[in-house]
Amino acid sequence: MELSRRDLILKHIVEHFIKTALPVGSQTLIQTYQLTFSSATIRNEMLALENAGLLEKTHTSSGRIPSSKGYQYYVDHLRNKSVDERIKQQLQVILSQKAQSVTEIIQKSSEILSNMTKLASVVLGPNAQQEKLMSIQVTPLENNSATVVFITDSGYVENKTFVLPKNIEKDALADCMNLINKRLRGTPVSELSAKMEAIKPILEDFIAEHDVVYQAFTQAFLNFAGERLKLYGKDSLFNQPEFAHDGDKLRKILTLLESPKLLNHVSKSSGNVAVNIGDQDQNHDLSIVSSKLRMPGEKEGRIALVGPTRMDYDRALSALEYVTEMLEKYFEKISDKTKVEGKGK
Amino acid sequence: MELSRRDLILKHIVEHFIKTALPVGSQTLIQTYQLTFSSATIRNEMLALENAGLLEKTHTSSGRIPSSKGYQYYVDHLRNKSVDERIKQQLQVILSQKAQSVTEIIQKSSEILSNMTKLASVVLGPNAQQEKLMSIQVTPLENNSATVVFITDSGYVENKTFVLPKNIEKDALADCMNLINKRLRGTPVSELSAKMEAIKPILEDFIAEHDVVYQAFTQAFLNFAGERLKLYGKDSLFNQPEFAHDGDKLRKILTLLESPKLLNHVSKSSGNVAVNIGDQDQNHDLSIVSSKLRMPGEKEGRIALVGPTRMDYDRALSALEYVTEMLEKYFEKISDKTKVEGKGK
DNA sequence: TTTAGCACTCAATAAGATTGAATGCTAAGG
DNA sequence: CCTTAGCATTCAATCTTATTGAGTGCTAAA
Repeated sequence: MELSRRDLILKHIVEHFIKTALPVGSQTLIQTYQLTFSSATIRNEMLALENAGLLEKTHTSSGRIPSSKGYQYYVDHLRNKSVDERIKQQLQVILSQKAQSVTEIIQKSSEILSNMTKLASVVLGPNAQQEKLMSIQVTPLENNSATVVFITDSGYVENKTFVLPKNIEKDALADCMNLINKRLRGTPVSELSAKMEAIKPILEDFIAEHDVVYQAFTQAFLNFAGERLKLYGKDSLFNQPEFAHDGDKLRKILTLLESPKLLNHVSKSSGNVAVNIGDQDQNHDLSIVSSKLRMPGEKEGRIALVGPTRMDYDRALSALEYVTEMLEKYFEKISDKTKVEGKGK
Repeated sequence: MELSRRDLILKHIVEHFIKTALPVGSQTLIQTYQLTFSSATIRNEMLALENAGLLEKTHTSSGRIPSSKGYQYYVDHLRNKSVDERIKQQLQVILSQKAQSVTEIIQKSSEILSNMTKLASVVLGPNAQQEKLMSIQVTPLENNSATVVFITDSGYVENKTFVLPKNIEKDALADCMNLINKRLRGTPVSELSAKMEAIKPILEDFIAEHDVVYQAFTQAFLNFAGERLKLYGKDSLFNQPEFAHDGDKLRKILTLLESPKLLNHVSKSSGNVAVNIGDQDQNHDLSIVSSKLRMPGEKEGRIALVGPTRMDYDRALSALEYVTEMLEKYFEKISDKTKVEGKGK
């Protein structure tokens, strides 16, 4: 489909601004894109686009820059949807490797995304709260301490090392662990703390200093609650000219990236692919592009790319869409295998 | 002991520059510290100090700033050695908590250090290579995958989830794990890969697609090799005026902080307490203050504080010395307990 | 509807002028 | 011999002003 002249101009402006970070004027447009109509015509169109709220000026006599609405329009109607070949290749390499977990695959993909787009990449894992505890194992160590290892049904591992109470009996500890194992195995992560609380009085029968054991466990459970948010390529943002020379802004953004707020922004976005342009609280110059990712076991996560409002949406979106699509296909294949094998047994 | 006038002036200059980050002039000194001698006298002393290589000028008619040598002299002879009460309190709180591992205690202490000094704090754990493997446990998961958990004698946990080969037999896997367990338990981490290589041909007897298992293990072993370097309060550096407004420098430094080079700098320093002032490769404006830390089990680590050359050495060193001293005392207490109990049995 | 032409705006850059905190040096005084 | 008042000098930082050039909007003609 042919673009209308107005859309064409908007497209050029958005793409040029994305490249240069400088306001775009009518002259520049003609020269760089060899347009056939005159600068005055472009100015007229620009005025129209500005009235429609798609463009903005930084000052009276400056060139135009896209507004949030303008970016949105570009994303929805104008972008090219071209996937970088290198991403295809690199993803292929990752997916062909053996002996890796779902988590690892997702994280590696996320790194590729970050590298190729020069944006920060965020992986929001499925909520650990709904996973069930599969295994609790205690290993005594030297120096009178011990390590407990917890594994959930999806293979998420949490561990906690603690110094044993002074006069603990080996047998008592073993009995104690047996009890805990019986009671907690199969419990959803979200209910662990409550169950542990219930067991507490029974513990007292086994161990004099039961408190240490109780605390070691509850503290470990707390870690499950921590968001499963992984961040990659944070440093890419340094190279963005809008942040590089503004230490204050950079700091703000890095802080945001590490704060739970980011989680809200990523997780609240609905739909398969969501684009949040410059409406992050406080941060008008930050955009988040995120995509849902269906994982094996009916789990659901999100992958997101975070960068300046002036990010290459085409590149970012295309890459993100491609990667999530390929991952989902790959996961389906894995699940199929499992099923087939299950029938065969 | 009374300081000589020259030393006094140097001390004032260093401390004033640390506070303000501005070159210090003779007038300023008199006013802020109500010195009794005249500005000309100070200028004379300054000249002497400059000739001795302890002070520098940024340009012909500027005030003086300390040179690396000047800082070093300050650190060695002039600093106050005053420990912030808040650090004492906070450390007390940490040490009185129960059910925590040595690692956790060190990490929490490191966070306190970072918070209180506004510097980045680095913990270099003891070399994992010398630890012995204590336990290998395989837990089958849903979705046809499994998790292996490795625990070393110091309670360091590494884990790896992988998708199982298609037609694997449960029994075969169990036998296989038994074998591996027998062969690898007690092995120093550094020799794991070699031993695994040796076992490889035997694996083939058990499992058709032995490669997946082999790879999963060797990949997990690779993680042991990763430096046990923990970084805290990286963001503190943003607040340092010398970095805040220089995006380029900031980026360089953050990169350095995450790179293995940092490890070299921290680990190569000898002696109990080491101060490396501004001699980091490429980074003349970065200093590292580090201290050895004797841990239980004759292990040895280091804690370091990283910041601009113009850091508050008194604060940093005093805090670091205090914390490591207290930690070592605490660890000794723990070890004593263990010994006493051991005899009692 | 398009566009040439023109007056106007304004950020960015460059060039000069001013300021002020600092220095070094000299000479006088303790 | 050490200290210090006084003075000429230096130079980054700041402010001031001029210049430039890419941009706009508007009008009138094609």
